Amino acid sequence: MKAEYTVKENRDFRRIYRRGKSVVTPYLVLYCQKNNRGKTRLGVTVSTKLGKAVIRNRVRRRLREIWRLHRNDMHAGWDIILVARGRSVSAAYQKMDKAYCSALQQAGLWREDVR
RNA sequence: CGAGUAAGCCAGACAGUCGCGGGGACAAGGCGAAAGCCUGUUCAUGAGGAAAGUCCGGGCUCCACAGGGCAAGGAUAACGGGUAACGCCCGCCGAAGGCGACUUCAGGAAAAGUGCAACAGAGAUAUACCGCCUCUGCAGCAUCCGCUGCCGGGGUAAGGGUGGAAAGGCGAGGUAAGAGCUCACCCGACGGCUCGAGAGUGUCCGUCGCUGUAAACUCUAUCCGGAGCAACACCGCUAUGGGAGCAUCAGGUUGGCCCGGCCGCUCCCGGGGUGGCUUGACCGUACCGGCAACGGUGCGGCUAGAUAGAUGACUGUCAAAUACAGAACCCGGCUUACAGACUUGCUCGCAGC
RNA sequence: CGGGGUGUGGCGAAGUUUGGUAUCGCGCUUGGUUCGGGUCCAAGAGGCCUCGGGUUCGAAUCCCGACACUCCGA
Repeated sequence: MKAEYTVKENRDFRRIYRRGKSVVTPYLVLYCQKNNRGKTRLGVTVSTKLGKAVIRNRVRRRLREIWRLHRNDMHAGWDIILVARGRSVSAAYQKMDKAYCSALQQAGLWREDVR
């Protein structure tokens, strides 16, 4: 994953948690804040409470795949943080996909003009 | 055919579309003094048998030494071999379990010493409660021998019951009653002899008859300096960073103490890149040596290297795709988790020839 | 990567050093006191001491392995 599309530093995470908007769904929590770079960046949080390394890796890869496929459907220039919740371990991919799309719409990042 | 036992092996495959990591090749553009960086196309490649737990052993790196002494601590434990090394592996011995194939074992020393053994029991490393035998005295009966009871002294370890354990077992002789006190057989320990490379072994000989516990302290033998890739080295940079505290008769210097040598020390805040980083006690295969673990020689091969951390999504076929589970400096083991599929050797039982 | 700690009735703790009887407080149940409740008094129940092996005559305690929770350092 290219470094310019990722949120890396812990202080960035803490800033977005504190200042950004949040949307809660049964499978994930979405935090977002506008940055001044003109590019969309992603950060993923998967807690050790959800499982061991293999389970956490699978959840993270699915969340990143969902983000990648919908990157052109949203407004650019925002930092997105996705936090996985307990149900996302056993959830089907399509349900998580719908949850992410509805969360984008609630946050006001969905670009209606594309569709 | 059924039941069991031991060992080995695999860990979804194939096709298509989109996407990711590092690597090779290609051609063009942009930035730059240059090295090089960014963008594009294409090619092959990309987690495990345990990658896990971090329980042992090593490589590698730095620190302390390249001085000495003492003390303490930790680990291992039959024997022979393998290995870079090991607490691992192989073989073998002994003990325990199983009809058997086979499995399990921290398996040195209790006669160097200290400790502990509750309850029960008379008594727990030594004993005399009941009992058995005997002697003195007294009393009763008898008044010849003696018998019975009581107090006290002595002998005894056969019988009783307790216990995990009671001083080898059983039979005969022996005796006042008894006792390995003596004898035959059996058991165990030690020494000699036989066989074996050794631990050990035995229809052999001799001596002896000793509670258990060392995963209690301990003794004996062998081994161990410390820390870990966030180690460490280099480049750049704030330019030898800033602040606070303690001390200069002290303190520190890798962990305990003493002597010797050397040196001020501790804490907080701030910080990017490259190397280390994958060719190695490596993998495959053939032959040779060895019961085996393993070793030797020849030929062929290169098989992740990330740095907030690369494998995901969808469709189809195979009866089904579902176990445990994600490299993080690298190897050798151990331990633990685990759906299902396959192969081979051996044992026992039943049936048939 | 390295180093510790804890696990005992429903809850919180002692006992582990030096092996032998599992104890204390709160809570629970029953009875008494009261017109009734609380307080108080008396009696009682509730435990394979996280799990699996081993040593021992005997293990919460000693040894080995696992699991869960938790803390510290780089």
